[in-house]
Amino acid sequence: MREEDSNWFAKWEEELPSPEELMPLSQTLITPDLALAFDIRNPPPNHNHQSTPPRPQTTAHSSQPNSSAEFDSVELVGSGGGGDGGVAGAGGGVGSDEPARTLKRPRLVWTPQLHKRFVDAVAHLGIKNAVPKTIMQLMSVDGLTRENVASHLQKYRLYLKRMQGISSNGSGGVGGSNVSVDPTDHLFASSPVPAHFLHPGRPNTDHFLPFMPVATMQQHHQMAAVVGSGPGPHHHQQLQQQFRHFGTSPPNGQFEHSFIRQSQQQVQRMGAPVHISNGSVASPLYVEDSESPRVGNGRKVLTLFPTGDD
DNA sequence: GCAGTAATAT
DNA sequence: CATATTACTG
Repeated sequence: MREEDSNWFAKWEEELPSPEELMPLSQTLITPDLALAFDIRNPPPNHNHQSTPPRPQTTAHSSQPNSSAEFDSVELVGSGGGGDGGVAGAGGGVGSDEPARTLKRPRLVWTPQLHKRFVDAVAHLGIKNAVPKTIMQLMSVDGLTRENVASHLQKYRLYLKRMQGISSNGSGGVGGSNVSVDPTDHLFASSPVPAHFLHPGRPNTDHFLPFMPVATMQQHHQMAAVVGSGPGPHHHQQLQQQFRHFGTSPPNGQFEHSFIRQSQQQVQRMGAPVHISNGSVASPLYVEDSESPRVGNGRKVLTLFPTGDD
């Protein structure tokens, strides 16, 4: 009888989760081979010319506090259509690359995993604090820019609004005899919606949610894959990776280990009680979109998310 | 400057 | 088609 459970999110709303305090969003390390394959190229002994800033981060003045070690790296494949897989053979051979000044960031591919992190961040931030910048910081996905999140957030909000209109319809409308499931929901449909995201000032109409276990998330390494567009056969692949040291001495010398979140069973219940009245297929599971984001037009998409666990 | 949205571009 | 980008507004 603790209303706290019900209002746990209320606390979030009132309390501002300091980015510094944010717990290390779980993310395991990338397998060494993977990391090596991608780009853990030891920088050449040559002096790094400052003329070519390795991190043209859009949000430059984003002083990232020592927020744990984050290895989340968005994999940005150069816009060359990724002639090769990029995964293979990198081994440092590609090392010598001079980032052109006019390098644009390739498209970011929102994988279900990445999106899940996004949703989790939003859920934990609360609707009020769920602003692009905060979300981006909470996600701590390296390479993610505010624009990325903003753009996605825009779409996500539209999706939520659409969802609120229909509550008896699960996203996994695989039955076929379903009314309007926008094909654009595919991405969003693969991630469990925390069950709120509705209007905060709205009285609970019919919310039956046993519990919201979405308190902690455990995920493996996150990588956002970016695909290049264009029939360009071979192009430089730009792999951007950034890792932070977590063992750096804290500014105050005061560093305490946060509570290590245990791998709590993530029993996620579908927010929408899929009520199948007909004898149709009632599979409340999320659509397993194992299909790679294929694009029909000679566009190569590299979707590498070995994170099978969701 | 940042956030929200719609329209548009790639 | 999924994102990115832009223009406009608050």
